[in-house]
Amino acid sequence: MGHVTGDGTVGKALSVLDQVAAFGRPVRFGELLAQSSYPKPTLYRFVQTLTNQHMLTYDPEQQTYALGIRLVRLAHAAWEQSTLAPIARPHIDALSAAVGETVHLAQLDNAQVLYIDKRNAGNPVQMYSQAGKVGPAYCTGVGKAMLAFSAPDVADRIIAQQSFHRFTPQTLDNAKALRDELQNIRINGYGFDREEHEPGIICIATPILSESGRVLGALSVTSTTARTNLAGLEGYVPILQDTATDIARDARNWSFPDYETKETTRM
Amino acid sequence: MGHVTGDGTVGKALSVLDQVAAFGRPVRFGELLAQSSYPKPTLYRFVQTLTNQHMLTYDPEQQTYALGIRLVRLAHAAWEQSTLAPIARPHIDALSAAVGETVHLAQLDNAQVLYIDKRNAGNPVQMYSQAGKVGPAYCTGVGKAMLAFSAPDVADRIIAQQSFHRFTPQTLDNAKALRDELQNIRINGYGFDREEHEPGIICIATPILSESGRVLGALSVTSTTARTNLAGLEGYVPILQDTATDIARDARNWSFPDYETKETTRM
DNA sequence: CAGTCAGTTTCATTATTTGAAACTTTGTTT
DNA sequence: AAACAAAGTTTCAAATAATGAAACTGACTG
Repeated sequence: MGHVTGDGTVGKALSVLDQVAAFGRPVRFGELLAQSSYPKPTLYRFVQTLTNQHMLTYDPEQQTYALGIRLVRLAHAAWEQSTLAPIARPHIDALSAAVGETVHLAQLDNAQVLYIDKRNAGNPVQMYSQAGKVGPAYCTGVGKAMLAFSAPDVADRIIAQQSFHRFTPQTLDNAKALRDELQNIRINGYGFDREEHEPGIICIATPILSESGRVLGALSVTSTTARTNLAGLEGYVPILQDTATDIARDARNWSFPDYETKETTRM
Repeated sequence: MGHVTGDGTVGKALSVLDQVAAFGRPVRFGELLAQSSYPKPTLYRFVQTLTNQHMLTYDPEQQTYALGIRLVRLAHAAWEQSTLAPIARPHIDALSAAVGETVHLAQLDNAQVLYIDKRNAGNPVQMYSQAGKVGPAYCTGVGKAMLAFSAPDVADRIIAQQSFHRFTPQTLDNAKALRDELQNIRINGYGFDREEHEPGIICIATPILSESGRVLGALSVTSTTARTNLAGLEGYVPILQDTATDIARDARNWSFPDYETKETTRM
């Protein structure tokens, strides 16, 4: 089920949030109960507590619970504090303008790809809609790019958690095929999505690596087979890699340079 | 401090998230401890648990904690499930295109205004950056519009919680002034922000009301004194109100019409 | 190398969570 | 309208988990 549901009461309560999120719509208490491993009063109290805490909202009319508005507020802070998004923003703007295609910025979350930002060249506005979305690691350009440059033990763990659902005939549907692909990506420094997730959708992706070689995230340019092909996308490699390098540099020169100065005041 | 920190362990742990969010940057354990009302080992275990749960992330290099990536994922679901944003999106697109100014969609969160979506007519992309942000209720157009049409007891409670900081000379800096203003807004059906929050920034706002008159949110068109004036903004009232009505209608025709059909399967 | 400080672990005490059962409320059927 | 059923809520003793004073570790400092 992904998370470590073993951190006492807090962990259990938080797992209810995932449960509600999984429904994708407001849910009744009974629906949660039917799926839950907790007894009725326990689940009931969790839901109450979370509602008090504005992590869930209750609609008295429909008698349903949905994820609460406090999450939106916290996530805004999370997005600014601990993702590459604020740093990457100007670079992605420039990249998107230069290539005239959809650009994605992603990070790894557990064993999944989490999209952090997006620029849609065609129709300008549309963003929150995508930021926050998750996707599979084994059949997206960004996912494979990040996996390829992850530490072997991390990569192994993540690969072991993939479901290898065959979305299209091109999907790499087993660990062996994926590992071979990752080897290629390591050699080239970039990877493709060859309609592996959705028919007609192709992309090229590069990892964003710190100076020490740690994977910070990944960047991709997406297009359709109607508009271009893999060779066409390959032309974007230089600008993609430059953008990735720029983002990594900014991420480094950040990390609070005046930290020492400020905190040395030793209360 | 806003939240009801009294829901046992879960409530206490969640309050740590707000604490981290308030810093607005990665924090060290000691910094949290200095501000915390919890003893060292207690806070330590909260932070550990939250990190295990991916509600916080730990940077071993800097030895800092920041809000975790799981929040971004959950918030995406929250935003789609329990805000007006997905319903309002097409209407806001149209409104923004029609008026050529910045449009905000907001809801009340506790006693604050929470911006749920934004369309920036000038520079097209920029959104997640704003969605999730909070602002004061007593000196924003959307805040006053929502307050004016809230139930008296709710409004009283919210007004009591306002800080009435005087951002500009125009800021309504006491409850009496605010109540008079709300009365006007109730009569007109819309309200202004007369540079009350930021000099040079003006806006016009209308509430989004359900058929039964409940406040669902608010909508505003923002501009600058350099480009227009209050009379100019007033010209947007019809389209603003039409948009608000349209959103309310869609919000109603939604609420899962096939709920009965689907759930009546009576396990 | 003693001293200080930030972070971590221990463990007996204490308070909270837990869940079976009983109860209330709401809506449905006869 | 009474009887019934389903969904949601409360109770309370037992079981468990949270608590925090104190002691410990390790890293940096002078």
